[in-house]
Amino acid sequence: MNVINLKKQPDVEIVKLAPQSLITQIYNKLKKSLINGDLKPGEKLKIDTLKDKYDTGHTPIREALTSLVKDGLVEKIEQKGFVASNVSIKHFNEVLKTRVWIEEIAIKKSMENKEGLEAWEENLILLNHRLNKRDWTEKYNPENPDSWEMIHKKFHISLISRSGSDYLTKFCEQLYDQNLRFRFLLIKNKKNYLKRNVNREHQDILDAVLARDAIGAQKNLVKHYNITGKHFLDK
Amino acid sequence: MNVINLKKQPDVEIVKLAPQSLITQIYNKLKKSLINGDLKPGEKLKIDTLKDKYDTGHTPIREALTSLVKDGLVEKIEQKGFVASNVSIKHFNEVLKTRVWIEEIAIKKSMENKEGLEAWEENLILLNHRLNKRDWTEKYNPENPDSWEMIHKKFHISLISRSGSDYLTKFCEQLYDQNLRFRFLLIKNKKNYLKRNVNREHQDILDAVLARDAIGAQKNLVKHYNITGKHFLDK
DNA sequence: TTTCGTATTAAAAACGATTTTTTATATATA
DNA sequence: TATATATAAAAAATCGTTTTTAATACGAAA
Repeated sequence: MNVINLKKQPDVEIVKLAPQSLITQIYNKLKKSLINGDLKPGEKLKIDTLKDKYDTGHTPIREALTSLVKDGLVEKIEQKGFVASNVSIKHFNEVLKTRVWIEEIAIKKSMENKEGLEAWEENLILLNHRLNKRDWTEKYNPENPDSWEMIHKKFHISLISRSGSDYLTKFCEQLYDQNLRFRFLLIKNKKNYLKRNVNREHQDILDAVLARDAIGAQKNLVKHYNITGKHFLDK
Repeated sequence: MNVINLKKQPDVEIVKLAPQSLITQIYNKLKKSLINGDLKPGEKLKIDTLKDKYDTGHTPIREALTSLVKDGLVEKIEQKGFVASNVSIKHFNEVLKTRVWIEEIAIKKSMENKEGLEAWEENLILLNHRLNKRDWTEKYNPENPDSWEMIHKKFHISLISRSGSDYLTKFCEQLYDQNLRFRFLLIKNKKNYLKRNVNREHQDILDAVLARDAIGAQKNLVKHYNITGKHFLDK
């Protein structure tokens, strides 16, 4: 009997949203601005300026910047302050090859992991479906978990998240964000880029996953990443 | 003619040592204490207590802790403060397998990278020689770059640092430190552990590297890591 | 004209006392 | 027993100030 359980359900589901510290809020805002280019690569990030801009004290600013340094989005120069990390094709290529090396392993291990395999597959089907339904050219807005970019991230992180190593997953997430930034800042020929058939690419990865074909999944995932890479070459 | 250059050389080489901010100093001190166990896993890291202990304000303490969170040595619980990360065999195994996956690639790529290959090999020979000459049971002291533990770290990081991805190298470094902490905190039967022939293990890795045998180098590196792993099993 | 030292300025780094907010606890009430 | 409520403790953050460091400008000497 689940009468008791039903009784306990409140009329409106009260989601106790985790209280976010100012630090976290500002971390997220700065991260967004760094990724979408509102804060330009190489730009000086003065504590005082940011303090005024976000209307806080120096504590949250300094701490958010410190976190972002470890994410590789900000550089700290001892006694000289913080600067938005520079971007270059060279850096992009480094991220690209690192992702290929690591995610090849991670997707393989994720598929070999039998625990909750079916639920994982089903979730990937759902995420892919949602991606197909959305416009992938929409504006980047990390606050909206239902946006294309956020579902895209979920899809890719989910693909590699069952390796059995949370360290690896976190590292992939960092590289994902780096790559996203490069995508926004370095791709000049947007028109050409948008001709790309991303839905097909995702479908190919998913199909191989569902066929339990690890080699195929690796191949299609790498192909997906390399297609992005090609768009960094042309002006 | 290099007379001019010679003239410019001062009698005593003045090494302009990078002025370290208090943040960096305290970061290093806290890191050391977390790795060697002076700060126990699970221990509450109160800002006020640490402030008094290190005789500073809250700024350097909070920032150092924020960095250590990203290193995985400290956990931050929103609105509840900082705690020294917990350790467990499970965590160790996660780090172990992650290192194996990643360093297998990294050492292979390092060996394939022809640029400065010979200088790299020579440096590894030197580092290995120094390791042989030192007592590997000596106390952990990261302030001394000439100590066994520090040379050991240099040897291992050097082995994998030529992959062409600084992101990868940094990740390996983080995992190295995690592993070091586990080694200090989780290995109970030290007597048994010390019977291990580390010098032989390093020599085997080095020999394969010098023979330009990538497969052998991978095999011996993994073997080295797995031997450490075995010592986490017995009480 | 170049080089070097010095003064000035600006910003980073850090302090410390204080306020606000949140969590943990202890106590009392239904 | 469960649920409020009051209290205490600590985290989070503010803000004005001080110390330290780096960047710049300027002028004197080689």
